[in-house]
Amino acid sequence: MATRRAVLEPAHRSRRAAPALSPTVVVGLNAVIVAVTDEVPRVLTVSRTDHALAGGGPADALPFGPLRPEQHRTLERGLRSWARQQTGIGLGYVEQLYTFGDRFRDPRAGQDGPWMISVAYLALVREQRLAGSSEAHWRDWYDYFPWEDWRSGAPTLIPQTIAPALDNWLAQECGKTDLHVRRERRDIAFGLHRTPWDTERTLERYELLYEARLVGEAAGDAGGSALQDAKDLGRPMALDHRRILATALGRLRGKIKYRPVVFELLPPAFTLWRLQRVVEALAGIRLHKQNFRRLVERGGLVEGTGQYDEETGGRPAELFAFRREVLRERAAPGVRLPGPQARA
Amino acid sequence: MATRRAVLEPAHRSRRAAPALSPTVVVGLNAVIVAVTDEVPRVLTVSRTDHALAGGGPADALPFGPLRPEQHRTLERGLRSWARQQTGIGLGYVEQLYTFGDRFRDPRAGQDGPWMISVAYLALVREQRLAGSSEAHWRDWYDYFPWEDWRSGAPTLIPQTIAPALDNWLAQECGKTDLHVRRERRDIAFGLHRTPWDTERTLERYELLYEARLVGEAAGDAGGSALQDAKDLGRPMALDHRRILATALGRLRGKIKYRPVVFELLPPAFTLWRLQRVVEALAGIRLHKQNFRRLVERGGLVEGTGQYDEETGGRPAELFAFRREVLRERAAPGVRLPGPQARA
DNA sequence: TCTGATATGCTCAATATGAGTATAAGGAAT
DNA sequence: ATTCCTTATACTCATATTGAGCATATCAGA
Repeated sequence: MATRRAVLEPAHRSRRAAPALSPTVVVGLNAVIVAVTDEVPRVLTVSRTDHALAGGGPADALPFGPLRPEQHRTLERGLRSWARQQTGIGLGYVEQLYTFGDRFRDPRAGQDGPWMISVAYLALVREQRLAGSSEAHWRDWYDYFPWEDWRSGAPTLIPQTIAPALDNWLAQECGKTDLHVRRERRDIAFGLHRTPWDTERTLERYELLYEARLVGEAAGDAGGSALQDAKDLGRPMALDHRRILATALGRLRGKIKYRPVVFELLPPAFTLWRLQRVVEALAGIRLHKQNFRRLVERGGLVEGTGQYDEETGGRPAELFAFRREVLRERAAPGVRLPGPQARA
Repeated sequence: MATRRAVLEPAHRSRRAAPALSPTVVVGLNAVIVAVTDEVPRVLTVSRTDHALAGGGPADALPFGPLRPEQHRTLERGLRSWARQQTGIGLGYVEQLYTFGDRFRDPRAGQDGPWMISVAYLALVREQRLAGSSEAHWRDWYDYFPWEDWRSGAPTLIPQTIAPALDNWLAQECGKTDLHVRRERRDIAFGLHRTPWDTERTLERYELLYEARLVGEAAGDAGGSALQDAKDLGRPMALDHRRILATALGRLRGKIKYRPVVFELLPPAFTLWRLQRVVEALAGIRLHKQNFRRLVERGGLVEGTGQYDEETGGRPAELFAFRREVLRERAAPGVRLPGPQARA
């Protein structure tokens, strides 16, 4: 389970007295809106000035909206409503992700500003043009987490940069009693020392890098980056949005294995190869093509439509569609990821 | 994904004007604290007067506490703090469950009271005496969800009461275009019409019963119970707490399959049979004994301690312990439930 | 020592998985 | 038309994993 940490000052007293049951708390909603085009998984971001971030310039942020209980009967409806207004996108599949409570406080509000809670949602859409505010962009998910993409083999970033930096960090912490625990945590998270790579541990990895101050967001906390060459890992985001994004990635990677959510990202008819590329893009690994086909076809997840895609360059590929009946037949229908393909 | 519904009056305007970003929202924390003794999974409840419930008497409720951001740096710390004060129990494993936002408003606050959001957590503990407030009780989980316990075969409640009542409900809704969708939803949820029983769909089942007004909590919504004999299904709880409980049960049932969380409910050393009984109690099904042993032993989840429990009545059983190294070796270590045992 | 428990070991068929090899059906170059 | 390149799809086979039993071990008590 996610271990949460305090990110700002410890004590924080003497505020306007609040009634016993209602401390001064502001609740907001964040959305991680995901689409996949071709080989790349994308997330929708907006620009936002973040005074906490080193440099203070505008940073990528997740779409954010206030909770308006007087207007929307449920959190999810509220989310759908402002998401449509802000981005012009109608959300399809939506699921609640996590509620983040120990947030960076909003710097605009100052140290005494209200405590911020945000309920984050994960939404899956088929990619579409962006209407509405032009502040919004689709960005490659792996810009933020370059170490998560294993589709062309293990990223050199891990042995070359991350592993030594984490070693360094551990060395500095020497003497602490929990050194052994941390070392194990590091190995498990990053698949070091003959531990297998677990695609779902995205949050653990990000939090570890944060603690070791290897990502830009951690700079404000205690001194600058811990990396020698001052080049932080991955593209930073505003506030704790990258943590939210890491949570979303891990959740999605887990979910495709036992619920047929991939199809939310695809058109109604698709080739098996396209389906596979989407799964690979999300999971960040390559799969064995023939076995993947066997898996989804014999698993009853898809059915042929009899139509063919002529654009493949070789033999035309049959177009398949999601087979809804599978929901009745199998308890946990999803793309149970077989082991990754050796190398690309 | 959970489909949330509005439970109270639709429109709700003209409140004291709130600043743009901070509507009047109260945030609370709920805890589902679970333990398993012998064959029964238990949840910690407190008594609470619920004016919304038919009869208006005291009802079971989940432990509840306010969010005190000025005191606790994270939501989870706040939770642990008041849980210890209220129940005398120190929580071990804690994980965030879900944030419920379209709640019954607190009846004491009246219709114009503040909007209520509650962040629910799941906590696993080894059973212990209750200190502190004597309002707290350990209750059998299946008192609230009798249809979820399949350990002695399919509950007769389902074919005898639930299925006909749901049929009834569907019949009344006839003409609606989504009749087919609802029928499918019912079949999938309750394993009707040769659909397999999915232990994890606890929330779907509860919500379906709620919509069909077969549980006590739904009575306030629109007329009385829909059951002829006026006997609602399962023991009711205050507000939407039973919905939270259903969420917790489903989550826990899912989680034991791929994370070694069962061990949080057991002492450090245990017999395999005891481990199996705990898993069965949570999953609500019986398992094949020899295969279960093979699963956990060869899966590297446990290791023998060399000590034996002489209290078994027959041949003494070896005491086993959780094997932490499995976290390194396998990506998703858990008790992957094999198919259920035919019948008890 | 026999019986009734329970624990633990072992077998075996059925199925699923990992990793290939083989064949089919297009387009483009010759 | 033939050859070659490309991608799709079909089939094979050794190796795990699973579902279901039967068999044996080790205790308590009659």
